[in-house]
Amino acid sequence: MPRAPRQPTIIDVARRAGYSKSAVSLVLRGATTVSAEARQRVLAAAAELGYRPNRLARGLRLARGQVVGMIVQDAQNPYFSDLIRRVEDVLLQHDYDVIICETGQDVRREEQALARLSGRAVDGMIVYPTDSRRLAASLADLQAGGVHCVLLGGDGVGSGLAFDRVEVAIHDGALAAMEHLIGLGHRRLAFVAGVSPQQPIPERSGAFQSALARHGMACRDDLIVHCGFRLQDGYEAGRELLLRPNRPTAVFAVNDLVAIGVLRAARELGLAVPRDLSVVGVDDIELAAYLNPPLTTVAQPIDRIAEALGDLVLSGIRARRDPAVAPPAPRRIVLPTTLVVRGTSAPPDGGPAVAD
Amino acid sequence: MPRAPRQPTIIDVARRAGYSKSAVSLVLRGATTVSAEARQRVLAAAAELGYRPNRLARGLRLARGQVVGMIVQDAQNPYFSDLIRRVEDVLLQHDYDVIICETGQDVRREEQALARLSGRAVDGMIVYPTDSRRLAASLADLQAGGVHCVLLGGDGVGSGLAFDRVEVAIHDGALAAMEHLIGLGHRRLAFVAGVSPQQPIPERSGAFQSALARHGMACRDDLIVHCGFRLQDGYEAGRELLLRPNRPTAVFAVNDLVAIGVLRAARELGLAVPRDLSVVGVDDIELAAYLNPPLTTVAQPIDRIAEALGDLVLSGIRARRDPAVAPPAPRRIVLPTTLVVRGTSAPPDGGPAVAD
DNA sequence: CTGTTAGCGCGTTCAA
DNA sequence: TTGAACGCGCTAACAG
Repeated sequence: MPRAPRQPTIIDVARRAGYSKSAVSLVLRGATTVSAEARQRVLAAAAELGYRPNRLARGLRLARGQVVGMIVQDAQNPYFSDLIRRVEDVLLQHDYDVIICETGQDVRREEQALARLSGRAVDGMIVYPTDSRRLAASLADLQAGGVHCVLLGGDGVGSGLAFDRVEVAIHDGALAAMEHLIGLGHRRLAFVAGVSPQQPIPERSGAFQSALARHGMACRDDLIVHCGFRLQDGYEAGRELLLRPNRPTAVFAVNDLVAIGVLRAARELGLAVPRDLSVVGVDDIELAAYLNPPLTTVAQPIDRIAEALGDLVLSGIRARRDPAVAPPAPRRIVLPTTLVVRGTSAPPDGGPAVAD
Repeated sequence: MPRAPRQPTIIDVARRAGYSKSAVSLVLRGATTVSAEARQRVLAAAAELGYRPNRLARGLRLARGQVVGMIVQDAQNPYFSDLIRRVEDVLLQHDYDVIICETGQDVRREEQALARLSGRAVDGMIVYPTDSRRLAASLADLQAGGVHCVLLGGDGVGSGLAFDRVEVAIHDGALAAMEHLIGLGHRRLAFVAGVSPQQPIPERSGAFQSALARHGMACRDDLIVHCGFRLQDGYEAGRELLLRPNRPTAVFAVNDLVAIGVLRAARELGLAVPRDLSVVGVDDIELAAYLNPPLTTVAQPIDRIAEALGDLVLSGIRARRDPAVAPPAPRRIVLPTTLVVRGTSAPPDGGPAVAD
């Protein structure tokens, strides 16, 4: 029966190298106050033993676990899973692990996730909040405790709060999408929105409404159908919407998954896209270009978002470590969206196209 | 300038409750050797202070971090992201966090991930290995060190190795898919496979080949196109395949993403599906039913897989904690697949359908 | 039976 | 270059 071979510790390395464990620690942390000889022998000993630092011990001492928490609403949405992967890439290069917390749109689960992660002494936190204002107090506590928090969201996310943030200019993109549809000649447009009137997606619904207003169209309440953010939600909302007597000729969906759900509903009801119905989504997940027909959508620059998030978190963590002078003012990075016109948008029902 | 409010520790709770920190620890761990009164007061104090145990300290002492590592090849594949989410659900209920490591199909990155996670003192590990035999030694070390490892894969994954495992009967499903296509009358079939001949997906390529053989068809090398596992890969492989002079009438794809890539290639080349080309995938990601036409595919029971993985890991961790008598023999759970016939498979080119 | 004291796990850091 | 203290929670041994 083989004895469980305990991981070698700093003490094993010290013994083997013939130095104290302090010396080993200094060498491994790259201190310049050690002799070349000591460095050599310690490094050699560590390599021979296959030494790996115990991150729990290190984290306990430093009160930081080399972990970044990431809180998102739906890790299955390809937009988020793509984003997560890219953020992980960045952080992994700096030796941070990432723990993902999925929350649905449930503020309680967000709070729980924060609490849970704080028990792990996370160094930083990236949050896509359902309602940043409601989460503000908990986040502020966390940040006061030395956890650097970064918010991600649409226009104005966390405005007025003292956190770094990455804002995506969804409003612009949504507006462009609506202008695109209206420019094609659509006059009966609907918005398939997330969740409920109580949890608005203001960038998107606001753009929908102001686009209608700008063109002198009324935004009746029934033109906004609330549902979740997932395929099934879009499907159900789409059925409801398209079975109405005076169904819309164009649908702006809160994200690509919902758009795909609407497309399925249309297909099953015998509506041809884009002839009988135009659909525009938001996100530009990789899959959008693979659909039949390929999806017109408002693209988010996922790679740049991930990069920005990584930079903000890392530099924030670094700043906390060296409290140079003052705590730096919260930074704000705004990233643009672009409308990608593909195959799900066209003039309504053979009507004349208007120059776009 | 608000002082960073240190997290309350067990000592703070002890002081407030008027007991020693040992007493607090005992109460919080549910020991029965404490008076009801002590329990009351400790619990009350903990609640008032908002005490949360420091998992680093706990982990350091117990040499276990309350973390499970999960190693997958492509966390963006909806199959995996769905699986990950469900596994996380199960483990979170038992207070384990999950750290995901994505490895592409790179064995080196798998090794690195194992090393990295072992530095976090993971309790358990779930691995979808590229090549279980090549990873066997590292995994065995880890397991000897007290980390319970569970393998996930197609038929025969990790056979001969001393790990718990969840096998999905992909071979059966793939065979059913091939019989389905052949039964429809297809005689020119191709397999769009993952990666390279050096890293086979034996359950799938084996099924492809034996189905052909059973029906007296030769499996020429050029009927197997190797590519990755992603949308883009399927798209490129599809273009290559469908531009051949004697293109196949049916394609069996290694997974749904690749199938979707092939579908796009077909569409762009002016081929109608399923009239000109039948396509079958593997996984049955949620999106499959939403495609136009909806995708025929070999469904994996993701919920049951996740449940099985969770059970195996948790019970393995528990067993390690109470080394009752013997280390339990590795367990093996085999889960079935089902062919889901949807809209991307039909008789070739108006040819007669054969009873299926 | 109830509660406390003391020491440990491992890496970091400061005084010597 | 090193010894010793420290971070926080767990637990064996022990006292009341």
